[in-house]
Amino acid sequence: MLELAILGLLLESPMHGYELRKRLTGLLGAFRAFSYGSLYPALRRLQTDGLIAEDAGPDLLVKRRAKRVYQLTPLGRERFAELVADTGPQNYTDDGFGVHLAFFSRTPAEARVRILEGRRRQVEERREGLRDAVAKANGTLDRYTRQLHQLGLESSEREVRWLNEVIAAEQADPNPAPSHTAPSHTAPNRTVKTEGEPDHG
DNA sequence: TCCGTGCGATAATTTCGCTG
DNA sequence: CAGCGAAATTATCGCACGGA
Repeated sequence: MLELAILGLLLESPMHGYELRKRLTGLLGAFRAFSYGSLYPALRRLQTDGLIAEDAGPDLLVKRRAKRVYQLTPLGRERFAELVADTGPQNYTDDGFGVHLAFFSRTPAEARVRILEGRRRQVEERREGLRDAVAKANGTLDRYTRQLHQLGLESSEREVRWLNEVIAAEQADPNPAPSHTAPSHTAPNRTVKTEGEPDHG
């Protein structure tokens, strides 16, 4: 997912690692922030794979520690197109979906709908799991744990409603006019991490 | 007024050490 | 053991301060 995010940002303009992270945090803030410890090794990997290249431009106005400005190679552009059209299950996870959503304006319309539907299936499953847990646990859990389950359940319900709206909007108008302002990030409330039961023991 | 010095803030990258 | 977050490191800038 980090690969998609890096390639997507570099598609807009060449950037150095530090700025990439700032942009990533701004872009994905609500979903996740990548640390330098993952960003820089990822950049090195992408460079080794020939997807990005260090821009050796004479931009030496800044005399701080040398900036390493990266830009996409043609191979990197191809890879981004591949990644952004990918509708596999890794795009439905909390992290994967968040990153992909940030680049939805560059995602083919069919892929967008498939990803949204996949995400909805995943959140619905989570919601059902939480419903079961809430129903079964009645009486056995203390009220704080119950409230935590309830919060997770409500978050899932909220996200499913939101996904329904977005999917309906996609189907009504798959090719909305590109806006010059930032893509609207009307992301749902971040759901509480509820993969599996909270372990209390 | 000018110059040198110290220091905190900021920028950018690298390395460390924990965790699954 | 790979991947990650956090801390450490490196380098520069801007500002205050004191002495010549």
